[in-house]
Amino acid sequence: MQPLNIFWFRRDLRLNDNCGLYKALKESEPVLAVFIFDTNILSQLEDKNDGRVDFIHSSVSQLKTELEKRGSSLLIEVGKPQEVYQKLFDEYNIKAIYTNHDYEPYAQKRDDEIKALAQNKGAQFFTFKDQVIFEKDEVLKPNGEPYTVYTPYMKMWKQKLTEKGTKSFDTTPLLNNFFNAQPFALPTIEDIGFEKTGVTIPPTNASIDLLENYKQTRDYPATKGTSKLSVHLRFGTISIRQLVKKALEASDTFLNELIWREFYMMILWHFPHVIDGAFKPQYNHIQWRNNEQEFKAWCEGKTGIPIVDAGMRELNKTGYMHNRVRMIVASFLTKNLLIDWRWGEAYFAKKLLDFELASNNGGWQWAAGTGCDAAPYFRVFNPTLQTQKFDPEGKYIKKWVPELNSLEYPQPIVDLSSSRKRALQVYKEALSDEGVHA
DNA sequence: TGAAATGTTGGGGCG
DNA sequence: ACGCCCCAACATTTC
Repeated sequence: MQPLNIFWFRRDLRLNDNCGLYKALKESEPVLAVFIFDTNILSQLEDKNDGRVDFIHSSVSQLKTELEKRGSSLLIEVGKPQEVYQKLFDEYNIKAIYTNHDYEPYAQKRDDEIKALAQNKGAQFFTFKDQVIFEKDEVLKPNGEPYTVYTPYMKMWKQKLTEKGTKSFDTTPLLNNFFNAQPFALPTIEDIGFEKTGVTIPPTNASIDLLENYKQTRDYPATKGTSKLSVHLRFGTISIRQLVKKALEASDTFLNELIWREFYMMILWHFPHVIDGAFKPQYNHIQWRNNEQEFKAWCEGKTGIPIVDAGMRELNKTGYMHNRVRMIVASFLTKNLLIDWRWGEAYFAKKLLDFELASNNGGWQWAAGTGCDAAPYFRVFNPTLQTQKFDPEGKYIKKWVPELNSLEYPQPIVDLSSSRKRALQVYKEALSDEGVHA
């Protein structure tokens, strides 16, 4: 049987500028490209109408077409990676598996298992840095400890990038050393237990052009000011190196957003307790009210606070929410409603197309004031003032809450002023008595 | 990447 | 002309 190497696509659904793929193609063995719909992950998704699965499915289908133009194909499997590889080792003469680093706890465990399996079969398992510029241990304080404050991290990150230069970001031509194969079957989205959602994905080129004015326009949810590139970054349909090159030319503010992403990935790695608790443990004593009905109203965009409802409806309808509005709805949930930030985090995890564990967790802890380098707890957003500042003509609100001026629109579920005072009180108590009443 | 409460200043109305 | 008061505008402090 002809020896070959596998390249395993996961969060890097592109041929161009894909580090692990390029490494694999340089070897003498031909490369068989593989994608697995991982049922360990898919079975966790309650809603079978999930835009992310749809997005992955169409990206994978596109990859397959591109590979078929090159006389190869993409082998698409559905199942648990462990079992899939067990089968592939029986079917093919696999010398090595190439893939890109994946950092989240589940991914680490999965890759450890596959590596062990490969070694068991006398094959090798190689992984490469691809989805970030600097990994968890590449930007550290001079004493070798991880940063816990963004600004000094960001400065060091930029310094490291200057030292490194961006020459290494230039892409080389894709070698055509793919395994010669007839087209493999493409499972339909129904085959993997999901539905078509009609998800719309913003084109990357138009988004990149917006970066010129990013700083001026990004805070105004009614204008096309944000990049909407997050979903492409999430699934690797765009390369971080290309994006950083663009950011260096076009917008330092946007570059800072990319650095926030790596900051939170670094935090998650070094401080895994943030996954289910506050970064600062004293904030684990907050007496959340956790009113189920108020939570439901928040989820559905029926709080009676127009900017909050607009944001939640945008999320529910499109799988996306403008970043300024994410901060507003998060402040409202955690402070005005005193609902546990983890509830909001979990809801975003279900709904956001661009959901990324580290950034979502970091963002929620920032808003709740529980995180590293978070907003201080007494910083409570006033939705009315935020609307005056960032949606003064009410365009964004009208788009998502058309019944605003009719009788159908509900009264606010809380009074903004008194709920703000209540939040200050509850947070203060949690921090002063360390939760002795808990 | 906040907002409210409190403090300070200075112009103008007015006796 | 002068002092007093009011209050808007701005600054600082507090949460």
